[in-house]
Amino acid sequence: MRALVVEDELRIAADLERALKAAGFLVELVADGETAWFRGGTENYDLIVLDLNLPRLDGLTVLKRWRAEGCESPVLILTARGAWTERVEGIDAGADDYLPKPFRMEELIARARALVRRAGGRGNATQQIGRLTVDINRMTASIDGIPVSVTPLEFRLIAYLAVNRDRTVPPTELLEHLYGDDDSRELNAVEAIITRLRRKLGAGVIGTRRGFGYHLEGGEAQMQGSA
Amino acid sequence: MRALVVEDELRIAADLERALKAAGFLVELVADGETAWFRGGTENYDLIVLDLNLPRLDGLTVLKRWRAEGCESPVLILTARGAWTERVEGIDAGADDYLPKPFRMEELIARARALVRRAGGRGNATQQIGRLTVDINRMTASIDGIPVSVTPLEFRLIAYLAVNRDRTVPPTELLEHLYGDDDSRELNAVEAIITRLRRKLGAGVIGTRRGFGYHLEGGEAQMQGSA
DNA sequence: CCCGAACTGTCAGCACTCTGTCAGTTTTCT
DNA sequence: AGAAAACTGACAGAGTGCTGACAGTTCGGG
Repeated sequence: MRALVVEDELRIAADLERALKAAGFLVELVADGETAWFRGGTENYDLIVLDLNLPRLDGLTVLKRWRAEGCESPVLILTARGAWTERVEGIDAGADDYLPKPFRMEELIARARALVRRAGGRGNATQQIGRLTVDINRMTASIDGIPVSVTPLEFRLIAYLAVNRDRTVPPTELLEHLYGDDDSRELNAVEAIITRLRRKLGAGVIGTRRGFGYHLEGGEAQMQGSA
Repeated sequence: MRALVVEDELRIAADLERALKAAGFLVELVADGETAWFRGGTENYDLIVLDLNLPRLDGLTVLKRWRAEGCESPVLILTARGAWTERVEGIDAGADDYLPKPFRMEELIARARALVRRAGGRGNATQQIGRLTVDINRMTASIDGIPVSVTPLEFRLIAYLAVNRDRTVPPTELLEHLYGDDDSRELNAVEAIITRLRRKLGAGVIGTRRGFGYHLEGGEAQMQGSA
């Protein structure tokens, strides 16, 4: 899961980064509205945490522009305490949730997860796809109920496939979601992780549609003949 | 275990701090309602002791706001003697227990411990996780029934893992619960304590999920290959 | 008041795991 | 058959976690 954090207070930004990372997100930090607009409009995030009070370009404006441009990433707004107007305006502008400052990290993480799940169309933290079970909270994967030990990167990949179980995910998209805008990696890196995952999970879990990408068998995305 | 004490009478606050520290808590003091609201809403405590009669912001209001914000820490209220209304209101507002002033420190400690245990989903003062037994009341740990002498900090760590036996706890979270908001410590401090604990408890008690965190073997969180 | 013991954080070095790349192979499609 | 796409085993650099040594602090006893 890839997250963009737009926050100019360094202290809070660092806390957010730490907590989201621990929750399994790939975090990218941005400190001003103009950069935020650019990044959110260009890149593809699973979650955006947006502080409204920003230098250079107001957070609400940024959000409105994103939505106007067709960006559909779930946005979690951070508002100053008791700023009702901000809240209402934020939701008008297309925010999916808001959290008044100060807040507790656990709550932010909980809401972040809820947003990601909702965006994926599923309400549950643990997902069953065929023989595979993925638990986003515990960051574990199991086959037929037997836990499989996966590394952090492997888990990010399998979790992403689980959230997108209803479609085939192109390897370029996986690359982007695993490494963010750090494009120093070859496409083959994804293939390597897939291979390692297959070795651990067994055959018949991750399917390939040549020319399109990967998907989970037992999800709603695989083809007739490709099983 | 991390505790927040909200009390404006200095004398009592000091007594509370001393007693709770002796009982193995990491104590943070706050003297007025507004600060209390902020801290309780932001940080994550295993226990909150709340005096109702506070400057700046009434204790009941603080409690209600915490609950509204999703704070689930167990709260122990201190009320003036015979103030029945306060008691009822407090429980309505989401308090978990109350104690009329004046009270005996022993009683407060006993109730505090009970609350922490209950919050961990278990009513028992002593917990069994695999070969390990942790006794919250007596601050002792044993392996196969044989007592192991642990230092205060070591106990805080093992107790936290015991309460969170169903998941893998990231080292950053341990750092937070061991030292509170004093972030002057390196992550390596946690690793050092883990090493010392392992030397005392023997192998196969504290497990590592590289890249994720630590957990107790025999809890409900460990993986297949990592045993 | 001084001494020693216990406790705890930091440092530095070590070992192991993780992960990206390369190169060579296999599979699939035309 | 040929080309493109995907797979996989091997390798190496980077990163993470572990541990022994050391030093500052605290606390209790003499």
